[in-house]
Amino acid sequence: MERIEVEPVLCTVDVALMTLKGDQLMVALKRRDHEPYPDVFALPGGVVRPGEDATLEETAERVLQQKMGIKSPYLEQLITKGDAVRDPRGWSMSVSYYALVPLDVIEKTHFQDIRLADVDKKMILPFDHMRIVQSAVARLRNKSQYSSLPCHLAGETFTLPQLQKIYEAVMGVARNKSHFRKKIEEMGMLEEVKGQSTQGAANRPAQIYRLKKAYRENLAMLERGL
Amino acid sequence: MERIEVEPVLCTVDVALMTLKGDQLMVALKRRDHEPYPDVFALPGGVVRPGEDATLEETAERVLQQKMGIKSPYLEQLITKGDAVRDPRGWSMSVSYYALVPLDVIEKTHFQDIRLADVDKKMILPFDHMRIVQSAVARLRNKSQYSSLPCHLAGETFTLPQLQKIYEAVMGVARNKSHFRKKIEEMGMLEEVKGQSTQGAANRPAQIYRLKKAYRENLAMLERGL
DNA sequence: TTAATAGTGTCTGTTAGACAGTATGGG
DNA sequence: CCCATACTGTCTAACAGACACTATTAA
Repeated sequence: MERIEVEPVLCTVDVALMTLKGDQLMVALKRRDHEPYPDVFALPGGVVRPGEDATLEETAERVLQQKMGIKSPYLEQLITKGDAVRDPRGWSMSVSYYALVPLDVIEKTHFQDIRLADVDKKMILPFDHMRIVQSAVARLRNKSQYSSLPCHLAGETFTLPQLQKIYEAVMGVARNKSHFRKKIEEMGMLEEVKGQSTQGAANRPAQIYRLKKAYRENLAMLERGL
Repeated sequence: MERIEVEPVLCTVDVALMTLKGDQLMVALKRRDHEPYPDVFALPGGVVRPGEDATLEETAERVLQQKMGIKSPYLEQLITKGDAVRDPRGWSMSVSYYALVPLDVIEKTHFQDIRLADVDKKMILPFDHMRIVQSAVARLRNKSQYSSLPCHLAGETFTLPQLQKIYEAVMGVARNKSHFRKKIEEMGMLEEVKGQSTQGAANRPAQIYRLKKAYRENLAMLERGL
């Protein structure tokens, strides 16, 4: 450990991990295991470790992994806040990220003290985590209008009706079916999973799709929105 | 000065100050006056001073003021990068901002060693400043499609033909005149400066407008783009 | 066959944009 | 008068979205 002579700035990373439960957007919270705010549910966060993390993104990935045992294919930086009051320990900077995963990724983890909170219901969170959640939701809803972002809330394969329900749940408004399909086609991010179809239901089976490889970690964009 | 025992992270802020010179988008560079890269032209930047800056935004404002003598009404955070290699002094974080001002604000400053560089021409910049410039230009061009952002490149008052030329210069494509005016009207961010008009030219004078107070530091948005 | 949902097509109102026409200044 | 540029209106093509029609499965 090196000693440096600077005014101290605490550098932390916080992650808003979101998922869809039914048609409700949820954010994953973790019970804190140390000061400040021990035992309080909060966004998973941690201090940047220069010796361990090659980049800030790696800090965010390590936080998700160590606090929740989750690896998210999609992780995007939100905003950085820094001031003297947001952390009781003193002047601090928080670089916030958001991530999207299908519900089962969160349900499968064996990590304890994790819970999901409805982003549209009131909750009390420590630090400025409430503002981060609101930013994450706003960013997600906005980008959903013109990108493939909500696909990361679906599983590896899905049908177009399922995908439309996901878009509608995220944005909170119904979309026109044929128009929605034209727009998805226009983005060109999906490939058919040939031969397969949903089965067992008393109706016509749906074609199954998955994201093309090029769009697993990048977004497809529309010139004009949905 | 307090001594702390943490692995050191150097926290810095860099600002991409942009303006229009004719129809060319320029970024303001300042000759560095200390290590590393002394005498090299770079984005104005500085280290966060917890004792002096109440927030990160204040650091950005202080940097613009102290390096260039400029105060910008519009200042927006771009992105934060942190890794072990971008600064030769070690693991560092750079929070980047971009700002927009009319050309005369930069020309009026008496600060030395400032120059404007065409953002579309090749330039060599230290650290990862080239990436920051590219992000700033991309963000500006993108937001120009659906917001009042380019208004901050105009002076306090301007005519609609002038404003259209600014939008076209920023985005690099011509816009339809009557449609452009409908969209500007739709944003509702302008108010007429009554009685005044451009004069002296051998043609019909144009109505002069200015930004409504509510939009001097905030953006007006369009549901659909221009 | 019916019920249920998938997928496609048709039609209509709205919007983007080309272009022309009118307005208003100076010379 | 003419010229130049500001401003407005008209027309067309493209698009968003409502709605209905066809397709395909299980029972």
